[in-house]
Amino acid sequence: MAGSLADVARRAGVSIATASRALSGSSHPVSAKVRERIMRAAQELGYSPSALARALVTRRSRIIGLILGDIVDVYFAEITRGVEDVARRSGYLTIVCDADRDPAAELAYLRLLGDYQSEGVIFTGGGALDDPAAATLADQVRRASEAGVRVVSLAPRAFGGATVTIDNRAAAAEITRQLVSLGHRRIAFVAGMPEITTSALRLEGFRAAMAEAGLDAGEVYAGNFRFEAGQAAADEMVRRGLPEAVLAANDESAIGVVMALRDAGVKVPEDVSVAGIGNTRTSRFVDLTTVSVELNELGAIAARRIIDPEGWDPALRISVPHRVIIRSTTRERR
Amino acid sequence: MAGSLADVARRAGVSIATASRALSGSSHPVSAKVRERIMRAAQELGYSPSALARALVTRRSRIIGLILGDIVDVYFAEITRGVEDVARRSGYLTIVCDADRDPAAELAYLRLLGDYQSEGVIFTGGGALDDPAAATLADQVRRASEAGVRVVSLAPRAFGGATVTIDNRAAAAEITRQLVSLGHRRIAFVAGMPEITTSALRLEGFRAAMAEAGLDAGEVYAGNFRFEAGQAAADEMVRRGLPEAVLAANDESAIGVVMALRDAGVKVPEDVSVAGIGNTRTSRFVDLTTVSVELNELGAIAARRIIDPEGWDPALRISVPHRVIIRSTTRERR
DNA sequence: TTGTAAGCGTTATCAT
DNA sequence: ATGATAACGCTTACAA
Repeated sequence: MAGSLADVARRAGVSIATASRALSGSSHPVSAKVRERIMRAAQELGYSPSALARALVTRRSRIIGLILGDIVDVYFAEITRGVEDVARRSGYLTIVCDADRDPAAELAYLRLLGDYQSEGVIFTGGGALDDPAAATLADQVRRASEAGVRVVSLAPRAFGGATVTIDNRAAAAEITRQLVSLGHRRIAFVAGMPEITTSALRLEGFRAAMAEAGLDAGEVYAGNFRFEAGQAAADEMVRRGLPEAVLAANDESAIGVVMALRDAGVKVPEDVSVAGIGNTRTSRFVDLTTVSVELNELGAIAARRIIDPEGWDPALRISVPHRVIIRSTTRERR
Repeated sequence: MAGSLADVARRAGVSIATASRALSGSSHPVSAKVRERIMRAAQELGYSPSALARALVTRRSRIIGLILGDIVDVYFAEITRGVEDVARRSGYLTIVCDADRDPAAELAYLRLLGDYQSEGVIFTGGGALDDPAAATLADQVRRASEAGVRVVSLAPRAFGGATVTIDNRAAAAEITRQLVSLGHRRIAFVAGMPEITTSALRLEGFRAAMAEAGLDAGEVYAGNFRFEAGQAAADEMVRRGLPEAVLAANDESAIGVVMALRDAGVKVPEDVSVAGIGNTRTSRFVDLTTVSVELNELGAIAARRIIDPEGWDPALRISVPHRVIIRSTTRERR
C-alpha cells in the first residue's frame, strides 16, 4: 500500500532483487548487514508487499473460496469458522460465497474464484442431483481441478473432487436407534429438501434403522432444513395425532418442531421426544438431543488440505466421526 | 485459468491490445467483425481474464473486506449476508475475517486486506475504547483511508471513517419504555462487554429511559453478548429474587435468560417479561420481543458505498432506523 | 552475495 | 480501428 519494493530497494541502496529476497523469506542468501538495511528501510516506509503482484508471479494467491448455502444458517457459519481459523494462521484469506444452494450461482462463483486464482474451493452443501446446471458445474469443477485448484466438498456431490464428510446415513440411523431404544415406536421424520444429497442420506438412515427395528418408517413430513418447516410439520402432527418421537433432518427444523409443539401445549419431552442432527450452536440453546457433526473440524480439515498441498489427492475421501448427544428433548416412552 | 489474453489474441489473429479492448468492455472502439472473432476465440478457449492481473493494473480489486467478531454469531452473519448480496450483483467478492473483537487481530486483517488492495473494509463490531492496540489500529485505518481504501464501520468506533449504524442508545431506551409501559417497575439489564461501544450505548439508553420513568436502573448484570451470559444472569436472578422484566443487551443473551428462567420453572412472560435487541433470526425461533436492527441493510448500505464510490465521503454518517418488535416473551405486569 | 532482466496477465498510452 | 509497448509490483533464473 505504502510504496513498492522499488522504493524500499532505493532507500536501502540495493537492487530490487535483493530487497525481494530479504523481505520474502527467500532461500537465496542475503548478507546480514544488507538484510538489516533493507528491513529498516521497509519499516520506515511502512512497506507491505502487494499480495496481488506476488500471487500473479508465484501462482499462489493465498485465497480459499468457500461456496455455501447461506451464511446465516449456523451450519454453514460453523464450517466457515473452521476454515477461517486455519486460514488465518497461515496468512490465508477466506472468500465467502452465498449460493443459496443454486447450482447456477455456484457455477458463477466457481468461475469468479478461478479468476482470482483461488488455491482451493470448498463446497459446503449437498448438491441437487438432477439440476440442469449440475452437468456444467461438474464440468467446470473438473476443469478447475485440472488447472490446479484444490476442490473439496463437505457433503456428497455429483462431481469429482476430494470429500470430507460425516456418514450422514449412519448418523441418522444411530440417532433413530437411540429413539427406538427409549421405547418409541411411532417415530416421525421431518425431511430436508429431497433433492439434496445430505437430506436423502439422512432419510435413508432413518428408514434403515426403523426397518431394522421392525417399525414403520412411513410418517415422513416434507421439509427444507428451515425452522419454519419444522413448525409446519409439528402443526400438522398436532392435527393428525402426535407421534411418540420426532427426528428432524437437521437441528434448525428440529427446533421448529420443539417450539411449535410447545406453543400447541404439547410437552417436550414428556409427551413427545424430539431430536435433530448437527449439534449446531443453536441446538445448545434449546438443549436439543442431536448428533454432533464437527462442522468446525470439517472446515478445518478442508482448509488444511488446501493450504498444505503435500500429497494432495483429488479423489481423497475423509470421513469425520459423529456421535449421538443426548440432551433434554428426548426421554423414555411413558 | 484456461489460457491468457495472448492465446486469445493469437487465435483471433489480432494484437493483445485489441483483444483486451474487446473483452474488457473498454470504450475504445473495436470493429464489429474483429470483436466477433475475438469473442469466439475466447469462447472456444474457455478464456476467463485474470482478476489478479487486472486488479494490479487498474488498482480495482473488486474485493471487499469484512472484519467481524464471530461469523457464528447471527448478528455478524446477517450483516455478512447483506454485504455479500450486493457484492455478488456487482461481481465483487467478500473476504470474511473473524477477529473475535480483538483489536490486534483486526489490525492484522486490515493490513492483509490492504495487501490485496481491498477496495473497502467494513468493521462490523463495536470496538474496545481503551485497548492498547486501538491507537495503532486508528493509525492504520487513517493510512488505509489515505491510500484510497473506503473504510466503513457498522458500529461506533474510535477511529475515523464512514459510519452506518443504528442509534443504539435510542433503541435501548425505546424497548425499555415499552417494558415500562407494560407496568413493569423492577427491570433488570443484562449487559454486553462493557468496553465495547455498542454495549455501552445500550446500557446508557436503558439508564436514560429508566431515569425518565423515575425508576431505579441499578439492577445490571454483567454479560458479554453470549447465550451463556444470559443463562448465568438468569440463574443469579432466581437466587436473588426475580425482577418483573429483563432487558438484555442483545438477542442471544436474552434467549439465554429465557431458557434459563424456564429451566428454573419460571414462566416467561407470565412471571417475568424478557426482551432483547437485534431481531436476529434466532430471536424469531423463541418469539422474543426485541428491537429490529436491519443488519442486512446495514451491510448492504456499506457494500454499496464501497462498490460505487461516487461522492465517497470518509466522514459519512448514516443512521438506519430501528423499531420495537413486540412478540410473546413480554406482557403486562399482573 | 549481489545485480540484471525476463516474465506473470492485464490495461493504458501513444503511435499508426 | 489496430498495434507496439510501457507500466502494475513482484519473483526468479541467470550472470557477475
